Amino acid sequence: MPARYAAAVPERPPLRQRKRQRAREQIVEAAYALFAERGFGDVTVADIAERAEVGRTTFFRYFGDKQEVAFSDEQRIVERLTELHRALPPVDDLAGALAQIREVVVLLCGELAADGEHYRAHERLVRENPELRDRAARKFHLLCEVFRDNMLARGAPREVAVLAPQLALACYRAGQELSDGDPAALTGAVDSAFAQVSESFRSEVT
Amino acid sequence: MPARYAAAVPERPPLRQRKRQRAREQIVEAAYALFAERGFGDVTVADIAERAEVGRTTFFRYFGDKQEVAFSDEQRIVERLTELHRALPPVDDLAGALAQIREVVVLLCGELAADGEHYRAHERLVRENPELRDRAARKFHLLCEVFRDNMLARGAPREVAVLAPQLALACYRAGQELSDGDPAALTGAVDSAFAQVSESFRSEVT
DNA sequence: TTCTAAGTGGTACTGAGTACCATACCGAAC
DNA sequence: GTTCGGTATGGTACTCAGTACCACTTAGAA
Repeated sequence: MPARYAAAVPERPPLRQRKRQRAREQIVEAAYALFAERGFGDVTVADIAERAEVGRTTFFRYFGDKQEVAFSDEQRIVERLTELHRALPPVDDLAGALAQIREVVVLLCGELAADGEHYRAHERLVRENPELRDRAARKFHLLCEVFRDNMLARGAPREVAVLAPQLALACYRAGQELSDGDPAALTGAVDSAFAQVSESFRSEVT
Repeated sequence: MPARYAAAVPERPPLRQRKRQRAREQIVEAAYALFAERGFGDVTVADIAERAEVGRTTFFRYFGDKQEVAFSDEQRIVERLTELHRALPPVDDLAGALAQIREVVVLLCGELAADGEHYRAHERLVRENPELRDRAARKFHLLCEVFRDNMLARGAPREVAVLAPQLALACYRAGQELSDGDPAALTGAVDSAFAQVSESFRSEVT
């Protein structure tokens, strides 16, 4: 293929970038393998670097710390959720806002369950390591802030923009716990948690 | 006072225990002072130990890690909440369960606000340090588990026992965020978050 | 007074995370 | 193809959190 056509082929990022991508994957793979073998606590960053065939220094260029490697595709997920949420029309009442986030979250649960093996490994890792549970919580709260800011930008009242994402998180966590780490059961459990919230209070007669 | 009356005076714990209590307080005080001066990240455990006039080793005998010292009275709070919650009659519907936790949490918010200065310092510390935010999240989730187990032990259905505490946590966090670290506003904000949840869905006409 | 268990502080270690440096290599421009 | 600039790499050396182990002190009971 003549060189002047090269620019017309978008499906070939420069070598630099491909190498970076490759190194990243190697590190993640190495880390997950070692974590599965020995548990998070008994694996050192040096171990991971060695198996991934990179220097210890390089590990920290790709991941801010040891925990971060266990959340390798969290950023992708956040971006996906943000995008989905932004696509929906603005609302300014609590029930409506929650219904919207419900849609988005349930959709994503399905996607997560698609890569069931990875989901299972990740969940197990997080469930068994307090430090990773903490970090997972941070990720979730970051996500809440994204939803909140998105809603605020669309003129939702502050109380709603703050509360709705937190409630959604509660439903997700409950669903996650109730599904016991089974990716196939996740979507259903989460959706039913959302349903419970809406229905419980609607039918309440005081 | 003759020795044989000593046992009849309950208001005097043995010296050992008093010393322990004292050392603990010294460490907490030293830590909070240093954190306020230089920020959590720029204070080493050695610094804290030195100012508290104990050995570095001793610090770790009182607190499992550096973060823990920032949550010095968390255990007391958990015990208090547990006790309050246990005193209430069993319920097995979501709305009822949430109303119960609401009572308990709102009550405690009042108590927290009472020691306003400490609350402010603690909140600020946590808000400004991601590592402490993570740890705070862990504490909250531990608390959720306490509520959950308490409800399960009283025969509540699992979905309710799991979901209700998570929703309550959502309300608390929302209230906390909306009150902007002001202890005086905390109780009101949290209570109104709970109210929103109940009312939003009750009045919903689909 | 004596004995035991609890508490203390010191030393020495591992491992996470950072700063810095010299080297290697991609990619573009000549 | 050669050269050149910026980027990625891996190594060394450091700080600090956290742990294990030690000898020493001291509260409190016998």
